[in-house]
Amino acid sequence: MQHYTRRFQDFIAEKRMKWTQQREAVVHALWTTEEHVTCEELAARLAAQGRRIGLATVYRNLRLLVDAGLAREFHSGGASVRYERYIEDDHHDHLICERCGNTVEFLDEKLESLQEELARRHDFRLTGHKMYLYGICNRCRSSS
Amino acid sequence: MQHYTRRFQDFIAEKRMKWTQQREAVVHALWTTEEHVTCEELAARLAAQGRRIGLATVYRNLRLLVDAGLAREFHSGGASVRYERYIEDDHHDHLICERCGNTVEFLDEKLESLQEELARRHDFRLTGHKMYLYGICNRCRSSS
DNA sequence: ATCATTGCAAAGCCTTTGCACGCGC
DNA sequence: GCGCGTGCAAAGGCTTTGCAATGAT
Repeated sequence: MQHYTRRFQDFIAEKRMKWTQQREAVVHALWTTEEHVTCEELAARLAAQGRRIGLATVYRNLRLLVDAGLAREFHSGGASVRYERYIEDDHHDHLICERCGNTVEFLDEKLESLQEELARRHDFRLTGHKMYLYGICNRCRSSS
Repeated sequence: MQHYTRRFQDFIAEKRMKWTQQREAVVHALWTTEEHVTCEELAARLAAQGRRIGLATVYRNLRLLVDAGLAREFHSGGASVRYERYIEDDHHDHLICERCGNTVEFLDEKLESLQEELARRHDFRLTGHKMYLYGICNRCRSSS
């Protein structure tokens, strides 16, 4: 069994929900797709494979996949939301206070996806990145 | 006259469009608002000031303001798009090819706004940032 | 057997569009 | 006066929801 199927099953089990053929089909369809797809496109792809699944079900399960950390959403300004399979990693970026030097590490999936979009726009295949945000933290602002 | 009004007027004139009371009201309302607003919120704000302006007109003019470089859009996942006044600057980020060292400088308003959002989330007042994306450029990919 | 999930269709929301009227040029 | 811009209402498109039937445990 594919690792993504297993992870989705675990997530479903943990939430005391039920594992269905549709859920298996949706996670498989998303994870065997390279591009960012809309719900409708994914449903069409499934239909083409003979897996006719209601659009509402696709919507519902893509949302679940996002919750499970197996998909990510893009609201890029187009008409509909797009989804992509997502592999979590432990990468993080930095937010540094210029006054006290305190550093916050954070991970933001919107940032990650935007970076990928930017690289794609310039025809680069992304291999890594570094980002540092500089500012004044809350505590330093109130004590001045 | 406020600089934003002037810039919007210039933009409108350049496009050979017409300057209207509504356009003036919308640019003023957006530029005297700190938060990110939806079209509906902005229309409500205008109505509260006695400037009753059709929702469609607000939509149309906010889009114009984005084109004019005086506003920016946020598709942050919520129900509706939010707008914020925007001051362009010449800041840019970097995309670097790990193989040939070629560097592309770019500026992306979605990235800028996301960075602001991240800083806000951690209660920082943003003063600056550095971002470097690393990847393999198109030319290096095809010549290997 | 029980209760979550599905599928369909209907409803909901945000946004855009069509069109008559009015205003800027 | 001409034509663009506005306002209203209607249409449009994506997403969610209600509900009866189905399927999983």
